[in-house]
Amino acid sequence: MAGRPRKFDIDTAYNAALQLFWAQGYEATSLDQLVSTMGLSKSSFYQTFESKHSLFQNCLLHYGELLVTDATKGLMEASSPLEFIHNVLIQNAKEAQNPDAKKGCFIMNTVVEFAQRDPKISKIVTAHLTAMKKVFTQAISSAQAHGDISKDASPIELADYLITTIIGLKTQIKSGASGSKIKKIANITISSLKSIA
Amino acid sequence: MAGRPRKFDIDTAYNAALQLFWAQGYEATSLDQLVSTMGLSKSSFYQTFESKHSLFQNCLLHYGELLVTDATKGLMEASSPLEFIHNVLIQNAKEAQNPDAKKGCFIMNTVVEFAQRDPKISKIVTAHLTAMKKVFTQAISSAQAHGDISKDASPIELADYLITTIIGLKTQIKSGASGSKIKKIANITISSLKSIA
DNA sequence: GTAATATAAAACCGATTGGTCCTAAAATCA
DNA sequence: TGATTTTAGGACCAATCGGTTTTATATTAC
Repeated sequence: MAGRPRKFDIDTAYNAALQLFWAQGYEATSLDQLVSTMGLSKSSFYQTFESKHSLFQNCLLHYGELLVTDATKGLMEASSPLEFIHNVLIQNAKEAQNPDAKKGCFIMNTVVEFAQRDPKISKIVTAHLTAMKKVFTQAISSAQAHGDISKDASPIELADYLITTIIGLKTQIKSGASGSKIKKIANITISSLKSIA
Repeated sequence: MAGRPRKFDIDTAYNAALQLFWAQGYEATSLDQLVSTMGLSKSSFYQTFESKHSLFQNCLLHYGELLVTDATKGLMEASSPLEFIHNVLIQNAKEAQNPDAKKGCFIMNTVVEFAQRDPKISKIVTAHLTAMKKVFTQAISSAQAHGDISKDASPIELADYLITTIIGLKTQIKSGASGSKIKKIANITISSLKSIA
């Protein structure tokens, strides 16, 4: 089990790849660009990460898990379930102001690029969408119990609605929408949840 | 001005290219696939359409113009401005049921693939987004004058909100969401517009 | 019929793609 | 130190990319 230790940090390399794929997509990111940004050689790349496609899958997996973990934690730590939803929406306004963060949602970017073309990727995407919907459904149910949202509306349907607007927001950010514009849309969404029948 | 007449129909070829680009994006659509689907030879392709990139631009341009024209006509012909908004939203539910129509929004697909990488394409995209926003702002203003939406809310902000949810809906459709799910989200969006402060 | 013109098919092009392999250097363990 | 192991660099690969050119055929106007 001896041998020369690797010169690059594997987690750092993973993260660099994720950022690239996230910003540019799969096809538009070349192997040369990957290895140069990740700071390793082509041979080390293939020895460590198997292939471009496999690396992409793992990045997507890791991103999605992080997303769900963060959301779950955010829901637990927020002062109220509605406050959590508010935080998630307003967070987008901050993203819109940071040029490095205007990459949209990696999951949905991947949907646009790969939908119905790559079963493996589709499976990962669907799993993450389902997991995120669970968190938001929980958040809305709690907000209803907390008295912030009408109990007459279906939590599942409201979660779908909420996720839809978040997807729209992320895409708007990627298209260059300003932070103030995103903030206004986010606020409208919040008040719509509060005033729903 | 004599010469052998072309064997393919130029509009049909254009439309076939649009459908391909719309469904698969730019990079994922190869020249071989294009010429085979469009029903012409490579040499005819370059003689008629100049280049892949130029064809893509023209497809995007044509799609965007059609979008704006249809929306403008839809607004004029609807029994009320709110009815028009309702129609646009519900139309998505029908798209979700037709496998050939689950391609998302060509404009926003292009944003995801090309954002900040191709100035020419970005310019086209921005122009179409602006034009569509104009139509929806007009629709909301009219709906306010018509008494269907509160006059307290800004038409421009509501238009941004509405466009955001439509973008989200189209992406959800591309990700495989069912027609009934889309319909429910559309209905929530409508009632949110009606009950906004 | 002939000249002119515009077509379509296919050979061809350099560049780039993702991926493999060979070689040498570097680090560990004994 | 020497044997072993695993790295990194770069030559190398076939396939595909978008695009050009050549050649031959079909059609028109005269």
